[in-house]
Amino acid sequence: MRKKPKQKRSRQMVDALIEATAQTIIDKGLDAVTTHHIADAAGVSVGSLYQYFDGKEMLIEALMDKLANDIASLLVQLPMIEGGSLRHNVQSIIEFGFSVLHSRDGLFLELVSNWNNLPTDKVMDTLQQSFMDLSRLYFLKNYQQNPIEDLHVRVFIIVNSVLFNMVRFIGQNTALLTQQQVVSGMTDMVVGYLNADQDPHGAQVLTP
Amino acid sequence: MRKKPKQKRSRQMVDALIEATAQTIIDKGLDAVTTHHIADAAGVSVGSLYQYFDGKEMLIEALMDKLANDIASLLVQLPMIEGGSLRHNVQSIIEFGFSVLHSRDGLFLELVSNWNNLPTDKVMDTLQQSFMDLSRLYFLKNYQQNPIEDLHVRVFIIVNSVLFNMVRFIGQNTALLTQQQVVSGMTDMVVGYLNADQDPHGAQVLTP
Amino acid sequence: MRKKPKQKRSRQMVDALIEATAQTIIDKGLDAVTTHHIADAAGVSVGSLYQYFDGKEMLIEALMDKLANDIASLLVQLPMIEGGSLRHNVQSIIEFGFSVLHSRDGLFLELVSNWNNLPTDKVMDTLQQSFMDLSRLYFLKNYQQNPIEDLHVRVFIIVNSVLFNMVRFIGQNTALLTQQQVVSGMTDMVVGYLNADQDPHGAQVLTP
Amino acid sequence: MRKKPKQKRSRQMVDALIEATAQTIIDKGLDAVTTHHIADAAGVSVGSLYQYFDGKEMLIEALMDKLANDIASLLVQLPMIEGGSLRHNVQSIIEFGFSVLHSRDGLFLELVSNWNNLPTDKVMDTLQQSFMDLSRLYFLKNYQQNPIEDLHVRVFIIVNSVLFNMVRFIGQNTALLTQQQVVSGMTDMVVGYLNADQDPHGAQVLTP
DNA sequence: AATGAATGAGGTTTCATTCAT
DNA sequence: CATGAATGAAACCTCATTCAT
Repeated sequence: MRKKPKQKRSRQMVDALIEATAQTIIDKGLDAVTTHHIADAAGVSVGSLYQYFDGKEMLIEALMDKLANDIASLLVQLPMIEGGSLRHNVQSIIEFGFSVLHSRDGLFLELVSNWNNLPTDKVMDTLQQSFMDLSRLYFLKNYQQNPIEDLHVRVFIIVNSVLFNMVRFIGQNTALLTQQQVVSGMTDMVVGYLNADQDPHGAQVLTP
Repeated sequence: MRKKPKQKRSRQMVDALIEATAQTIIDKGLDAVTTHHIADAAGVSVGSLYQYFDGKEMLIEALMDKLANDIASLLVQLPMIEGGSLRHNVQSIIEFGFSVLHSRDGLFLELVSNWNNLPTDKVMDTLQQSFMDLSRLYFLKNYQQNPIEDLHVRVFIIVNSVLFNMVRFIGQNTALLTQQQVVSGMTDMVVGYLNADQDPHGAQVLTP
Repeated sequence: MRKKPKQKRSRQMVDALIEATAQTIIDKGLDAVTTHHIADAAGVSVGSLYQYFDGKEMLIEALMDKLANDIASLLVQLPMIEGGSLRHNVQSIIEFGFSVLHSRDGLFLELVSNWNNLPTDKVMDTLQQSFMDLSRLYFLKNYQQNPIEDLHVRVFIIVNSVLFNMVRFIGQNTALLTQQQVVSGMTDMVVGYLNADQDPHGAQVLTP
Repeated sequence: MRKKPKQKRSRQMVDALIEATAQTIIDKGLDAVTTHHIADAAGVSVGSLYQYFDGKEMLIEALMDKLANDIASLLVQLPMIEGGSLRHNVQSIIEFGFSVLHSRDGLFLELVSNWNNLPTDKVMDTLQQSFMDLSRLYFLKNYQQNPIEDLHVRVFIIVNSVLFNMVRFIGQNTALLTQQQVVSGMTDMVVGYLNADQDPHGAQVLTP
């Protein structure tokens, strides 16, 4: 960001531009956003855009920052049922995830779908971090046992798995799968994995 | 494809163009691919490119087709250890997956990373189909029992999970995770899920 | 034309190419003809096309030549009613003109519409010449009087007038005018003009 | 037009572009006009061109609009001699027509020659409309009689006839005809036609 | 003779970014 | 500060023509 908005008007403009970026992404898709579209949507001139942001990239980055914060706040408020089973809680979170991806007219969906072309991994990182905290808390509360050592690995894997499956499912237009099936399947997988013994090579009753 | 290559020279050209597309994707990334780059890399003129392909999209599609076939052939040859444990086989496949993603100077990595911008889902679809076949075969051989009903859901979820985790891991340059950890974690998760009772809430009694 | 077709096969090819040119003009419009279209339509290769013609221009020129001849032969056969009134004969010719413009799926219409971009004026010239002959003959037969001196001027003016009006009328899609009205109007005009005193400044009963 | 010019500078630019279009048509002919030529001629970049016009077509259309207006204003100022004979006035108009076609280095000539490839019929329509008004006025003033019913047909025919004859004559480089002859001939024809009884077969009694 | 593969100049259009007003 | 006019590199695609086979 070129200039720190110190005045009220400036902060409004910065916000308007970020919001306009979001709207433009929703309307035209990430690939089709142009600085002109954003400026138009924000009701300002391109010149002003460049006075506050170094370019398109920076704007998207700013948007991602904001969204990351939004998500983080949402996640900490996630109604985790105290006495609920792990399965129940996991399923709630996954369903929450779907609702987030559908929210804002698909803004998150579009962003996650294009995660690779985004200037930062902020959203992903935030998600991961939030879930990490969430999980740590959960296990601490409910198991009061020695913390799972490789929790960060599990969270990494779970977050990525759930996220990509949701995106792939939504993006897919075949009727071969229902959301109910996907939610249920992922819940099974995640719960199983979270419950799995830490020692990956320990007692394996599961081998054929 | 616009024209069917009737002469030997033209078949070579078609191949050269597809190969050049691959190389350009490797060199510059999918987004930076242009018809000129491809033509240059193939050592031919743009005009020639357009004699055989309707444009960039079609070239990428052709490349994907070819790669999908390549992968399919590789997968059927996957050394599935007959007497090996499910865990062992799953781990082998995941490791094989990593090696594929690293092969061809990251071509597959780049393509899977950008799956969303690709003209076809052929590679993903092929992967899913191949794994579906593979899994069906495996369970048939090793369990000779009633087939898993929701196998297609599980395969969908597993393929997506494993794929995206690999891509994310490779694309990530933090040293917080080792490939060994990710492989191991995913193996745990996948094996657990494959063994999970079909009735999502029942007990795990699937072992032979 | 590059080569004079001495062999039967060659003459067939030349004919096929000219005919293909006509068909392509009909199908795509004069502006959209390409050598490839023509060669395709003729069922030969571009290479062959260039063996017999110096390029697109020459092909169109050849087509025009052929059409000019066709028209000329048609015109000399025009059923001029011996005892018919001038008005009747003129109207017949105009109606004949309309039918020609509509013939061959609008080939003539397309050509006359684009007369300005054509390599030769052959068709126009032929038309003019044919009508000149026709008129001369008519006046000789029916009036046996001193020939109209400025006949070539009148024919020039009449041919152009009638031709362009027909083209404009056909190209127009408003329902403001009927073909019957245009034919009738042009007949009036032409007959009046042909009958007009030769001395343009002579007895003018017509002034207001 | 894409953008409405809000600043003074941009209005100048729009004008410069339209003027450059005219100049390019004069210099290279309608077919050879390219966006780059126009931009070069206007002394601006292609980008600027596209900020105000959707492309070549729109520019030509804008030019035609402007010319149509110019012509319309010229025509209403046409010095119609009050007491003059119809013949005299017709001849004046035709001569005026020739001078217009020769004006602006042949711009009109080029445009009318290519009427078929132009994006709009505006010029032709304007011409027709203007002459329609002119004629109606003339007959009203001078004959104060029942208006000629099929006036629109006559005007259509006359405008087309005169226009095309002028274009053809100018485009022709044979010395077989003099402009004087063509003017005179067309005048005869037009006057005769305008005076012709409405009943196409009756006697000519229209004179006052 | 016939083929059709190969060429590449030339046309259209877009868009991130700058800078005079 | 804010504006939006101006830029021009860079992408896409076509088609007349040549030439090796």
